[in-house]
Amino acid sequence: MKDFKGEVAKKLFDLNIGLELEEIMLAVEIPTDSKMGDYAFPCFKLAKALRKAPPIIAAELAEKLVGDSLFLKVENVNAYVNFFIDKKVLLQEVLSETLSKKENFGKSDLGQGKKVLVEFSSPNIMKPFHIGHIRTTVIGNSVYKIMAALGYDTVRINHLGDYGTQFGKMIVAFRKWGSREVVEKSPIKEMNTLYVKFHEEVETDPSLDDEARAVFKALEDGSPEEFALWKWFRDESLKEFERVYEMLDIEFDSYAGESFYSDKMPAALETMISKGILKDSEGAKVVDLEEYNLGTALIQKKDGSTLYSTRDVAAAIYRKETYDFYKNLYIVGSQQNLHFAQWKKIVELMGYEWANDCVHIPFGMVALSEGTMSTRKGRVVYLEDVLNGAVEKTKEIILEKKVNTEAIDQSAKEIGIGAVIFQELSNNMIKDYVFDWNKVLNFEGETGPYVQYTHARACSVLRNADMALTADVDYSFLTGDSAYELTKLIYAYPAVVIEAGEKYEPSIITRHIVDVAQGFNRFYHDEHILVENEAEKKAKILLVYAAKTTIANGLALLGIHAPEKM
RNA sequence: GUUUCCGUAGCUCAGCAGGAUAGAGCGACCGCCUCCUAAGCGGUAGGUCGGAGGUUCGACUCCUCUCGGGAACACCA
Repeated sequence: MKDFKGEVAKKLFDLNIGLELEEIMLAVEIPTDSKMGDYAFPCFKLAKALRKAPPIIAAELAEKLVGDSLFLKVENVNAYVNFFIDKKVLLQEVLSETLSKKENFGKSDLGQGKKVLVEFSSPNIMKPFHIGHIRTTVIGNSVYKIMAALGYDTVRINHLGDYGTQFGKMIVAFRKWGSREVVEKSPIKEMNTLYVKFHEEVETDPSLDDEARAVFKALEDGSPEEFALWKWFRDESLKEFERVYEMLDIEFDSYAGESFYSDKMPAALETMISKGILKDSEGAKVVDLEEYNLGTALIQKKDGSTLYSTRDVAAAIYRKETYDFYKNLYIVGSQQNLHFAQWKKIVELMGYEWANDCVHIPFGMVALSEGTMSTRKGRVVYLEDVLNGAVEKTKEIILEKKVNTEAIDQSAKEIGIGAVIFQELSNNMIKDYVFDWNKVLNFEGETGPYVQYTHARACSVLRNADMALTADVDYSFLTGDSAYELTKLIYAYPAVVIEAGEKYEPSIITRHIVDVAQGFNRFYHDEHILVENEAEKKAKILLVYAAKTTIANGLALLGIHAPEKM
């Protein structure tokens, strides 16, 4: 597809205005008001060198470019040169491209031959999946899809929280108060109950904590009884998580969690020692990072057992050796900013120059209106309940509207769960937010169902058109405002995917497909599509197809289905 | 206390590596289904972009300070 901005920049560059092509590229912008043109070039920066007032420069440049075949019109307004691309050229470029690329429209091969690891979801396997876990899970899945669309080789890693002192606690609690039957019946619920019980009991009996630490040490040292129990807890929990992942349609390539790295830590510790960064402190081993303003990182406890920082270091090394990654991404909450900063610095101090290819992608917290979520205090909203709630609500709406009721279960699932995912991926991920049922169950406006509805609407038009698609149409039928604006939004889509990939920010795509949906609905409202005139109809359904395809492709990158009917 | 993130309309948020009169959605009010799906479309009301300085031809955007809120800060993950 033609790079119109690039072409504009090149034309300006050829006029020898004293700026490098790159500088011009950065300066060329899209006017706030489309009545000002498709692209604009502000001339303020040229004033000094040319010793002329910016508006005069703009006028002169505009005059030189008038008549160029790429443009319908070039004019100056104050200090700006405004470019109006020949609408038919742009329409043809964009619409023929979408028709030939189809589901590949927006994909590229930027990342060809490069491997990107995406670590996400990574639940603690004894704790229920609550609404707080949805972020890493859904964002991670989308980041993975975006990277894959950009041509990178991807590996999805679920770094399960399946190790640590907590398992010592779990084993102690299970031996004291638990039973196999209850755990098997409802694993996570029971484990959580036992875990909570442990914390209650430890209030009156602090020795339980020491006991738990000792048990974890035994586990880490390879004691068979502890290992068997631990393995069993892990297997039972995983079964439950699989259920949620299936609802969300999410898969992983690796479930190598913390435990996987237990035997890889001694080597990492050795390297730290040989680099002289590991120090003794109060009986424990630490890396002093004060000079980098990162405090002190605890690497090994005084009883010799390890912490998750240690495991993360060992994991990074293992991943570099195994995958030789180009980027190693961690979709983990912003609460862990310090931990990741320390960890990265340690990897760097260990002499690994690839430390900079490890990127922590933080996101904000989810809270409830009553306060931060706390499983122990019963202040928690389970993810499964949210998903089921959204599906139920969708069913009610479908029954109320009496549309497409034959496939109600499938539709309700796609729309309800899509609504939850979409909501999650709507905002900049760094922002904290408060979970609100009303918001999740609102299906109007900038929501997943709105975008899906628009897609279904477009599909319906195409069905009713009953006409083969071709790019060989008379584009002059599509020069109306709403048709042209919609086309420009479609044109921007591939660049939006690239930007989302560079910034690891799925919401950029979410926002854009909302814009495309709005653009389509406006066009749908302003113009009658299935008109008598065959030539006009042929052109219009091509645009409908392009909009539909863009929306579907965008939704796919978010991990959301695009129903053909709803 | 230190570090860090956030602070834009009543509410939830966009705002492209500073640029032309700050944009959506929800909520409120008013319109639009004899016409391709009204989960839709249009209109009205609503903002000194937390505050103060600074850099710049130009600042919501960059810098400094400040106020408010969240988070992290050694034997948990």
